Amino acid sequence: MSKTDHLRNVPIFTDLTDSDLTKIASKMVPRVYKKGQMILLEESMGETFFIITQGAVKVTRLSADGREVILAILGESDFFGEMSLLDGEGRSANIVANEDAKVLTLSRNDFLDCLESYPKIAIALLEELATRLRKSDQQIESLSLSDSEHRIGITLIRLAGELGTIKQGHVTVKNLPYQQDIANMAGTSRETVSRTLKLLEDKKLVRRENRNLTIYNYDAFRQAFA
Amino acid sequence: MSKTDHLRNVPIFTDLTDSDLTKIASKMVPRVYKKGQMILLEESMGETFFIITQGAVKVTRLSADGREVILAILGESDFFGEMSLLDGEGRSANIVANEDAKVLTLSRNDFLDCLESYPKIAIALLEELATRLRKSDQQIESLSLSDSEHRIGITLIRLAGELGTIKQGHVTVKNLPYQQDIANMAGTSRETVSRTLKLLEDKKLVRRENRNLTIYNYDAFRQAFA
DNA sequence: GTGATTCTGTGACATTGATCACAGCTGGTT
DNA sequence: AACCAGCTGTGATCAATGTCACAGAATCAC
Repeated sequence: MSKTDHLRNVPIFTDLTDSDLTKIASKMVPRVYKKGQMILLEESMGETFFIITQGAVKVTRLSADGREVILAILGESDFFGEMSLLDGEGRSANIVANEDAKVLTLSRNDFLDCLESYPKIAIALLEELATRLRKSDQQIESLSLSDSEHRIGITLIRLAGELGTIKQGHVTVKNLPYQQDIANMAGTSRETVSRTLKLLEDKKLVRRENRNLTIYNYDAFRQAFA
Repeated sequence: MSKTDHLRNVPIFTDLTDSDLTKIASKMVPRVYKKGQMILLEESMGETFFIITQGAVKVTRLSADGREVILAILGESDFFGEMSLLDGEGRSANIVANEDAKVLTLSRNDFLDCLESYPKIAIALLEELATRLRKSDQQIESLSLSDSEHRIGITLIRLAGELGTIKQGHVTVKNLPYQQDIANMAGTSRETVSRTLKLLEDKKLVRRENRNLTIYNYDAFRQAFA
């Protein structure tokens, strides 16, 4: 697939003409990362905008004592790096390749030029940030109000939305992240995730097989936890 | 103060010329709200953009069983309502006047026109959303990792940033919100806030007098909790 | 295939902080 | 001034869940 083809799938570029896309694509530089490799380090200054063309990355924050919070897992056609380009602050999160990943990068200047030249990109980006803010707000609510079972349920919904495939009402997440990662997304401990997954299985809400998890009735599941 | 004067103080409008400001101001309609009055209801469709010219509002989410999470307290020159204008989803939060408040409102269409006509507004708005997203991420981290003392400390820092005045290294927040509101911001209970405030006072980190709270050494306090 | 590493399940225990209950304040109203 | 509503302080209790410890399973590397 060509660079231009990849860009077409990215929500913030969908409104552009082919020739504009090609122009932007020509400025983008591809890079590849191995699983586990650090892509962006917290605190460093942001100078680059990234679009994922293959694989997945996790967005994390680390506390002083080394514990990790996973803010999001991003996959194909998602983008990152825009935050510190926009407000000029240092980065607020680390990005690590969660599997082998390929990305396209755009320099700070080219990115800001894009925004100036194509107001539609700016507006599409506003939409995207609004959506992310909305998700963050939900996350804050659930961390504030819910018990661990609900938080883990909500985390499974997030994962299903990002990584799952729907088939006649039930969703399967292939290659479920490790329990430790789920714990770091849900703001709980690894052991609690282990016990809760078993509980959800006992309640016949989900099934596990190897590294895959199936939510039997996705709508009902969301109803129950969101 | 005229409408135009108010707009000049709003970050997203600072780059505009006086004549542009006046043009926008002419489309804005003022409204007033009494303390405690609901300004926007969750779930309703967003059709209006608001700028606060006087007073303060709180942005909340309510759980099914009636518990409240306070996502932010906004004051003069802050704005709200943009989220569902941008992504077309229903609102995700309630807005309540926290004190008597005056606002200027802009209709959905006029707001979107602004974005199209003045790319600078769109870019400034992107900055603002990036900043808010950053704060949300910090909030998620602190809810995930910190104990209640730290979460309350961080909440006090937020309040100091939004409502406080600095004087030779110590910050005073006049008219500290009620403990219940602090609890709803920090994701803890009212009683825990009461005990923790006393604890912080015993540690000589803060002082309380009437409804005011002083953080003795703001930098050290942030160091300790952020 | 064998060993090493990493992930997962599970019991026991300790701790945090939510909840309940109620008394004491404070500030606004008549 | 007296009252009332709503805020705050504080003890007692208890459930949820984090932490520790370790065994068993899965996966990886050679």
